Amino acid sequence: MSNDPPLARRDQIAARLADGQSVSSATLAAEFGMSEDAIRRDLRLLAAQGLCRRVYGGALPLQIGSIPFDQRSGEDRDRKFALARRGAELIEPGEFVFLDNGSTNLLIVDALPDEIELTIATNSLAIASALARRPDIGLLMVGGAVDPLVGGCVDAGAVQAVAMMNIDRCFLGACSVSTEGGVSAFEIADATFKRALADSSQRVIVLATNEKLGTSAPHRILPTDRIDQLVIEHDAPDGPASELTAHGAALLRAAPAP
Amino acid sequence: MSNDPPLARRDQIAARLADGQSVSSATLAAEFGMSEDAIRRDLRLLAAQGLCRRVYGGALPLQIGSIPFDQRSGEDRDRKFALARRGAELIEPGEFVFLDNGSTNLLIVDALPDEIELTIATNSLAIASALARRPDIGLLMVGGAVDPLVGGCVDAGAVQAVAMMNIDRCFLGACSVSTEGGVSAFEIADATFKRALADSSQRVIVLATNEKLGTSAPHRILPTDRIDQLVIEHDAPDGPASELTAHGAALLRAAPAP
DNA sequence: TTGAAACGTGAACAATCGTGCAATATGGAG
DNA sequence: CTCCATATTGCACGATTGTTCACGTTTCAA
Repeated sequence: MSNDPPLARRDQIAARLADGQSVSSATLAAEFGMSEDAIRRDLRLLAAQGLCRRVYGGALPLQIGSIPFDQRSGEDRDRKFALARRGAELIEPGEFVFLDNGSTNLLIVDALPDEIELTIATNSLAIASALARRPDIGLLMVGGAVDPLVGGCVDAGAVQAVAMMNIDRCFLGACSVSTEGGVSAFEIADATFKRALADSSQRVIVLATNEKLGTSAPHRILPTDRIDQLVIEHDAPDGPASELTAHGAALLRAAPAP
Repeated sequence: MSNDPPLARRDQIAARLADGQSVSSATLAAEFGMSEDAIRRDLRLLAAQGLCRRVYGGALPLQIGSIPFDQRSGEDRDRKFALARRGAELIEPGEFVFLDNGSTNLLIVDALPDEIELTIATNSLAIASALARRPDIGLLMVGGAVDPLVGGCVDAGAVQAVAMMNIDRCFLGACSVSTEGGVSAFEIADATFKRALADSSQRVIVLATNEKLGTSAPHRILPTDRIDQLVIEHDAPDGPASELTAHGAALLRAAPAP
């Protein structure tokens, strides 16, 4: 029982910090049965390693540099996270899931429940990086030339790679969704990739924020009736929504952000 | 109990570690009826095999969740950065460079001068993420199943992908470097990949910190004379260093950290 | 402004570490 | 069977690291 080496403490503190929790010297001292001096020295050491920020009374996790893309936008993030959570609920244990490029899809990673036992493939560097710390999830990276605008691989090699996959459920990153334009993207290579991805997938899910709804981008990927589940925000405008329903799309409203 | 051969004890300890438990030297010594010295030796051995992480008072299981890259940002970082800077100086504009997995190689990204106009390929998610922000560098991601211990792709697909590349200069991530053991790695898949990588490369560079020098890991990648440039720390011990030179390795000492 | 709590530093002390050495198995070759 | 190489162990030593305590300083809040 007392199998913990004395310095496991330091790692436990680091783990909490990495998890986003803030810690106080007094609490930790009581918890580990050490003097506050020892704890303070630990915190100072961790701070020196850049793992936390030292404050009066304890330490705060510091997470500024670790977010690669536009995840830091506050309000946007909450709205997108609501979509991501609704999308994550659709996933069933044991499935082979593909997460396409996109900031909303990136948030699905955070929305996945613990220990879900999945295999996930992606062509997005940000998504793969976020998934790499999940031991319960098998991760498959689709390689190729990295498109700097997209932040992932969408070249011919990537298309070929997804063509060989039997995907249960793919989350297609859409730039725009409308009845006339279907699901569309800004870049042609990106669109080509997404088309191949949808062709390899049993079920296609699209998470669409309000500003994507009812707009068109240059390159068409799919007609809307090829979407198996289109997840929209709780306050999505009724106009485009009912129009999409009329064209055979299965709409799903996300719960409002808490 | 005390009838067990030493190997059985090591296996038992390794099993606990693999199960996620942390162990303390004192407890284990009492439990097996051995002196702490013997236990410490076991732990040191297991740590050298990459099965656990040694801490003051015992050992911790090395978890997949604890990303090795973020955490190595302390004093280690400065020493590794000195190596990385020396390595980056070897790169010439216009080259096709491969950065293999490894925390030291990750720091090469930070050490690259601005607007250098390179094409870089990598199989490491961390390195690719770091490179994605550099508009002056063309980025090629080698895909495949992501090995959670390695943090990158080293499967058959990745081997096949590098076999098709004509690489000018590759930075091989080494777990150990010694005259008898050559360049070696902890995992067999990782070693196989690195071997294929070296075969596709004109020049092979290895950055070796002091603790890697003179040690051996289970899976051999290359003899040391296949290394074109072996970069070591400014204060690398002379024993292993001169021995390596005698075996045909081209040594290069990094400048001390400022 | 003032008091209490938290802080950093340095010294004393305890635990742990690594290494060299000698003693004791174990196992194969002659 | 003997001999030798190898592996493993316990012990002693100096070196390193962690812990606590004491003391003076800084920070926070009233």
